[in-house]
Amino acid sequence: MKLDRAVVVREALALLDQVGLDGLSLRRLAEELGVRAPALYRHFSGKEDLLRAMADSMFDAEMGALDRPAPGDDWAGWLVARSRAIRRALLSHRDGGRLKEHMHEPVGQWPGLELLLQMMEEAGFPVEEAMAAISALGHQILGSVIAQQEAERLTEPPGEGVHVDPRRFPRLARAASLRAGKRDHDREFEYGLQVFVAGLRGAAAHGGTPGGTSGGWGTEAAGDLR
Amino acid sequence: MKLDRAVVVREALALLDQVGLDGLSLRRLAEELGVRAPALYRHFSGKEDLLRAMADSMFDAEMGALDRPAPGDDWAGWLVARSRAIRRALLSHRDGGRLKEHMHEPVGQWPGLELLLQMMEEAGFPVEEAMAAISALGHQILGSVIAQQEAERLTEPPGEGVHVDPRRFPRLARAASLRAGKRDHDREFEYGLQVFVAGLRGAAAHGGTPGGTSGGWGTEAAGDLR
DNA sequence: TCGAAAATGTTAACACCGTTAACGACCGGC
DNA sequence: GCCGGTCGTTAACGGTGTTAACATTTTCGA
Repeated sequence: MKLDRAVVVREALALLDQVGLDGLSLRRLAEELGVRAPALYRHFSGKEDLLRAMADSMFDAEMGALDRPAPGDDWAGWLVARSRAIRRALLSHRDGGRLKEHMHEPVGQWPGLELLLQMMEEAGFPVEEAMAAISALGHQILGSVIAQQEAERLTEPPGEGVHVDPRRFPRLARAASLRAGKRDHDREFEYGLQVFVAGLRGAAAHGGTPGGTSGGWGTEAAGDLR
Repeated sequence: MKLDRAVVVREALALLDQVGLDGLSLRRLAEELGVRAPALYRHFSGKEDLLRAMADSMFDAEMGALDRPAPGDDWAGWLVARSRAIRRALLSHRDGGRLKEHMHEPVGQWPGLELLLQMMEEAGFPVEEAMAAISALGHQILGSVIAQQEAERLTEPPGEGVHVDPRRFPRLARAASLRAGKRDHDREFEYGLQVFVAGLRGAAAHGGTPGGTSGGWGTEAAGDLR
């Protein structure tokens, strides 16, 4: 049974989908490969190395051909497309959000990132603010995926959800009842994504700084990076 | 040596700051308390119970008196204040972001949440969209803290950072060099926060839906929750 | 072709982990 | 006084990542 970094990673991701990140042990993975645990150390320096390879593989698989915008896309359209792809990548495996914390710097995405920065710069963003915006959107994606997969981990343990007294918290109760049936994470994420790029579009008109003075955009002037 | 749920949690949070979440073991914590590990099971049903209590404590400490907006604040101002407080709570302890994943439903925050939903509803948001916006902002906070604390965990391991060829990626190199010296996570977060609430303010004018038609807000109409 | 060397698996063991069971010391109330 | 509950103890179980020493297979050049 000849092993190989690639086949180990593939089997590890398959096992991850079955048992989750906490259930993924080297002995269990070795068994799945018809091998003993120390054999894995011939191909990986340790578990951390394996997890990093898994995260890289998961990411590359979904982000492969996204190094340039689709024809006709402006910076915002491309930003949205990239965001959806990143989220898809993180959702492509169980506990993918937590797995990402072990990932390398996404070097393979640099050409695309550079081009995106250029487009945003031409749209009026200082580089620092464009980078901050991209980071913030990435954080929104990561947090959303982590929360979603954490919710999936707890598939109604005792009594199908917490009760909210609709007398005291009518709006909260309504929102909770909506997500009780079947919470649509896709829709929620899409809404947050659109809100963010809408804010970004507004900022583009003011040299990258949100909260400008025209158009009822609010009053306080904080938030720009200098 | 009389133990107590509160003193255990307090000592556990102190130990967390020293050794990190991965280094926090029941045996180590017991030693710090001058006690053996199984003694902890008199006060907690298991490690998960302890982590939950730690997360709750960390959160309550910083979010205590934030159940109503400051006088004169509108929904957006209060949303910003709450967001900053949540972020402060997660940053108040090492690995606080990862610790939050073990937290209970923050029941103590319900009155404040209900009131916030009411204010946003009066500002023109359907309840579902207000809830989605609050969630998205929460995700942005969580993701940002996790990324920041993950970066703090890797305090320049080998050679003080990855090199970016400024020939091929001039903008990326500039952005990377800026964060090489001392990345200002506070500033970056604040920028993302302002972008999001700016988008939200714009959405309020269109019944909660971003991407409206007036004011150069962009063209595609997706993103509303119905 | 054949033997040395590299590659790749094995078993045994170490230190640590969360958790449980059985036991003992303390301590307030009838 | 004793008696039951509270709270800590020791010993142990099965699990983890990891290392060392050994065995086996594969590769490849003299």
